[in-house]
Amino acid sequence: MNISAAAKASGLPVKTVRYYADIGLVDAPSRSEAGYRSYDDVAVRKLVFARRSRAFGFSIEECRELLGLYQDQDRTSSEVKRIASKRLEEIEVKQRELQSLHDALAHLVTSCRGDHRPDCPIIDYLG
Amino acid sequence: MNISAAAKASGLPVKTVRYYADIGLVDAPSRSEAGYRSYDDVAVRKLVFARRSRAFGFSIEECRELLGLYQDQDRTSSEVKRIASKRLEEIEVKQRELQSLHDALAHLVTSCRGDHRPDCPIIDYLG
DNA sequence: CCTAATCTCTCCAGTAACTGGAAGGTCAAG
DNA sequence: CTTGACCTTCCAGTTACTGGAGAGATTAGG
Repeated sequence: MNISAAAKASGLPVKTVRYYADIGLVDAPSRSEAGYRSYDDVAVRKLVFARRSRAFGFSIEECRELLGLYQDQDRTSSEVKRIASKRLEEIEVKQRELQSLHDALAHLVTSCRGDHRPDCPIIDYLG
Repeated sequence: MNISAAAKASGLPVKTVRYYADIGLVDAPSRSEAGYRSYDDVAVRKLVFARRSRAFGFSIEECRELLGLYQDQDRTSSEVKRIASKRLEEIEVKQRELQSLHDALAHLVTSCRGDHRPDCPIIDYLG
């Protein structure tokens, strides 16, 4: 499988597939005689794993850790759960931050008339 | 006012104060004979404005736009409201994304036993 | 007045995770 | 044989700073 097929199969952009091998997130693929990267199903499965993990907001380093656990037959589920729980907490923190941001901005937006006149509570608040 | 006093007064790190002038977000301050940057209250107020706008998640470019409106006596409140509403929508999109992410990950985390055994629904899902 | 500590300056590099583009080699179809 | 799609490497840019080096300025204490 050439890189574009692997990209399609994994759901990642070609550039990203190359990048993930460059930084060692996944193994460097073997090469054809002409130097083309060659992917097999196992490699694609790891790319899919990386994509899904990233979609959950895990950082590259966390993906690296998760991929390590993915490939480790002896890992315990508690190791995985620890990482996922940490990420879940981060999400919850972010949600609270976003909520208060939302409320404050929504308040300003609704209190601004948004007409042709210059007086504006949004600007007043920021300044 | 030297830069550290302006930083303290505005609530921004010294590095950031310098940075904001470097990129032209705020005016370049005048200099002392020795080349030290010198800030007045007006400059500090703009720095505060920038800090608050950033805290609302406005990008530097949006801050630039907002600061322009802040300094423009003739702007209408509708111009400001348009930018703020756009940002508010972005926040709401992000909130929804985060919510579904949260729900999916929370589901996985609760369904994972987190014990010493290797079978783990989180890994199963990602792989 | 000297010295040590604290500020300040500029410039360079690094962060996270890609993304875009240039210059050039390869492959399959017609 | 040529065209077009694909592949390669390498370099640069993105966002919004942040850290640090090396050097000059200022201030407080003795």
